[in-house]
Amino acid sequence: MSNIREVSRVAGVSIATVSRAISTPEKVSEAALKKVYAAIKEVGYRPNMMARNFRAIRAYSIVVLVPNLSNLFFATVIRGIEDAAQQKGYGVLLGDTRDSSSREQEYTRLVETRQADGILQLRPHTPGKSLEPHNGIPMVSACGCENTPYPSVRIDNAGAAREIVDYLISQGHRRIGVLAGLPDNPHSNDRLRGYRQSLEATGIGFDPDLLVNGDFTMGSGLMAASHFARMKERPTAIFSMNDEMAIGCIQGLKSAGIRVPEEMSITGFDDIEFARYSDPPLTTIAQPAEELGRTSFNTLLELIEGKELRQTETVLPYEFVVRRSTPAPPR
Amino acid sequence: MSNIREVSRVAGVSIATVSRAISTPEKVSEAALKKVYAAIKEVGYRPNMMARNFRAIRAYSIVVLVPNLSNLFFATVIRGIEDAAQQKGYGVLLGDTRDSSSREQEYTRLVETRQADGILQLRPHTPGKSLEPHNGIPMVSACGCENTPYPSVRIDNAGAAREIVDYLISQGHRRIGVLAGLPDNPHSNDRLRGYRQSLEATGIGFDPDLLVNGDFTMGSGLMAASHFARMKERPTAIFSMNDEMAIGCIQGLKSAGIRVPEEMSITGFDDIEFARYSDPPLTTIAQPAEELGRTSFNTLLELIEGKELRQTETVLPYEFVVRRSTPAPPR
DNA sequence: AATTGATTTGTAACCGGTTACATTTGGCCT
DNA sequence: AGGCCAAATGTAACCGGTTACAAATCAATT
Repeated sequence: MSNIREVSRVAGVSIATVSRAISTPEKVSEAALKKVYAAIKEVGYRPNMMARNFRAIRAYSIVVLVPNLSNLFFATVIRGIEDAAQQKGYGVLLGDTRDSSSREQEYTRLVETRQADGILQLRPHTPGKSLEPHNGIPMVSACGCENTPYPSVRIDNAGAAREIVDYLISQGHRRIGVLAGLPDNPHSNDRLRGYRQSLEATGIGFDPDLLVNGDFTMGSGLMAASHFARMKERPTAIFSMNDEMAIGCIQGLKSAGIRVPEEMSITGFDDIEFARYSDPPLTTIAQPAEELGRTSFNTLLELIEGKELRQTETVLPYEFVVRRSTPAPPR
Repeated sequence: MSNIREVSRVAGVSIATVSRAISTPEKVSEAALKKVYAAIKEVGYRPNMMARNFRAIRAYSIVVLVPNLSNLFFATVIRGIEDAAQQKGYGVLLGDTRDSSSREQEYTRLVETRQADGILQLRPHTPGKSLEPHNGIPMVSACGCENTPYPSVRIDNAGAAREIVDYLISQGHRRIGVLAGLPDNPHSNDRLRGYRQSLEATGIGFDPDLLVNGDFTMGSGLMAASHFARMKERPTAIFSMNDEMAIGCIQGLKSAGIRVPEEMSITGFDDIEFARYSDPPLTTIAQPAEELGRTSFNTLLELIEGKELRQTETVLPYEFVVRRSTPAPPR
């Protein structure tokens, strides 16, 4: 394997000149540059980045902690992260934690041992349960929630939920079920707050019987459907806290003989691609997933480079998308 | 930041002893071990892996080239890769190429510059167009096709396609459309061969009018649907080469007023999670996605470690899953 | 007590770059 | 020609580990 010394030997200059020819060519004479470039070509030299990074005390890579890579929303956020990272010359190390905090711990070690410069956390922050940045490890929450104790990028989850429920009410719905995440999930809590705000503002009020907890998977949506289907006083609409659960729920409702959306409206959250292709296509909240990824990477980069953050919380705009899953209630 | 020299100073031993205490404790006396461990704790020492890897001339990470991370099948393969990699102490660097070969080239540089030890390629190999391993760069195809000129892990795509079409024929279908990938896509070609083999073996024969090319996205499935819907002599079943296109196609057919599956059977390929939740749920081929990922990582690791490969091509079993999208044709 | 071999420990070179500092080269002016 | 300053170049230290080799220590044996 060729190294800088071999290049210097072939070119007949010192290693310092070779190094400068590569990183600061303006400090090297024309003649030397020519010799160096020719030698690089001749020996097929490729600089050893491990050596360079080691010297620079910078790994030029970050870790992204994702609870589940098969979740399309997360996958899309990661695309954004990756896009921004590549532009800045950073690598993205994947940390699929499978919702295990011991795995999260494992990946944190990559930063402590200098294999990565910072962490992007895709799991929203749960006080007391989640990893917090320690020892000055740069860390940013990429699709965060309210009250995250470190820099985060997010949308206004409560506001989006309110907008959805407001819309359902404006369509004439009065009994609106909610398919939430697990009770300690922060996204779930933020969105639940929006749901309650909307109901309370219009005087309908919150009815705990209409709340079902899932876990953001299609399977849990399916289970929730049978609960809703069996209720004596069934809702006419369901606000699901993500698209996957909504899709699972639709299937469950249909197989219970309930027509969707005629007898039951349903909304999602995230606007994954499948939301457009479900039957019926979902009314949902389009999160700027790639943008969340890009912005959070850039925020992390500022942290890594030791800059002062202008703001510790960035709230990006979402979009409310109306499709065919939310007509007026029957009769 | 504490380093090994500081630990050695605090422990009152040499740096060599500290290094040995960490990597080969059996070569160090009890007394020294105790002193070293105490010192490590005292100064909060974490070894600098960049330095270690640099010395070892091993990055302990690999790059995975994925055409599109938002493709659920790929995402699942990557989960398998990541799982196996973590067990072996390797990091996984993400290379979302967005189907651009210049980006692929970019990521290959990571290996040439020693930031990674090898490449896992998720895009199947197209002769003349695809990256081939050069300069002895370790590379494995993780969900390969036939005739890949470097080690690959795959399923029997042609056989799986044959099995699907055989099943449709056994259900009584005679006109079976095929929703393929782009003409130069190797998966598409392998599966098309199976489709033709099945039709020819049963004497039905191949009818080019029944072939529509898509690009494995739901959008292209939607477009294909309008083509099938407008045909004067419409097929009674469609073999789609992945689940996404099938799901898009179903939506297109329905909105053209064709009942699915009563008037039109449809099958998918891959068995992504959504296949179970589409309406109707898809008959499809379950690829062992995570296993493809794990096996290909382990193969790559052997290559990296310079072992002789026992086999250059590994074919894993698939599973044929019958769901409700493929009843007998009408009448 | 001296000899021997095994075990433990320390010194220093090395991996491949970057860069501070010293030295050489070169152009320009008097 | 000599002096001066800027530009170009070279030498060597450094980043933080690992490890070959030499040296020191120790236990066992004569």
